[in-house]
Amino acid sequence: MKENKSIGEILRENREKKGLLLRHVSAKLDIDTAILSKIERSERKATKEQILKLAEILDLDKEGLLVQYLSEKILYEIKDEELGSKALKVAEQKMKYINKNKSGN
Amino acid sequence: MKENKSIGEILRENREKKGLLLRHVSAKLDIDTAILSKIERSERKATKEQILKLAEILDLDKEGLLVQYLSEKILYEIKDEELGSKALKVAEQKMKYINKNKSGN
DNA sequence: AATATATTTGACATTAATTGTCAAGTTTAA
DNA sequence: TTAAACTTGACAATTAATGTCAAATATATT
Repeated sequence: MKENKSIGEILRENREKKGLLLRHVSAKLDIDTAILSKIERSERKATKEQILKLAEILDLDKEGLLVQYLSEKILYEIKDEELGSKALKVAEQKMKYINKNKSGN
Repeated sequence: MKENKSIGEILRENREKKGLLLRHVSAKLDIDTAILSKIERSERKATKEQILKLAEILDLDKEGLLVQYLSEKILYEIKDEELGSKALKVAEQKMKYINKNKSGN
């Protein structure tokens, strides 16, 4: 079994599991089927709003799907970068620092 | 002492340490001083090319500066997101997975 | 205080990236 | 073999990023 699915794969699997056609889902999203097709094959990125709607339409956990979506957006930023891994680690450090110093003050 | 400097702060500090004016550095970058001023105050993002040039102009470590730059870009993507921290962790996991499965095959 | 120089600000122009449509092509399955 | 679902690629529209310019403000010097 595939342990690391792209958000596109998740969307397609769950759409098919529900027996929905591109046409059905894209109508609800108010976009052309072509885009949804591309999103499912990772040829295009969805917008945050589309992800949230898709979670509703396909009965998926919103938070979970959003985390997947954001993580792909992050990786997209560094996909061609030698130093991507280092940058990610530093980003996490900074994130910790930010969270530490932002409570009630 | 400040333990977590923004790239803008680093750039300004080092420019001033060298006794350079915005005008001097922005000329080398071939942009208006206004932009450099904004970059140094984190009001605008630099481009990757500008960062690399700045490292040369200010005698800073290229890799180090680039990592800082990329990490800020990453954080920028999730700055308004509740789930930012989770997304970062998931991105790191995916990154590991990618690196694992990309060696010589 | 007046002036000169450096920096900042904000309105706006240009360019580049993202998001979308459409129509024709391909695949899948009756 | 034809009908429906999906894919592809050229292009249009929209939005975001990057830049200029001129005026405003701050900082220094005389």
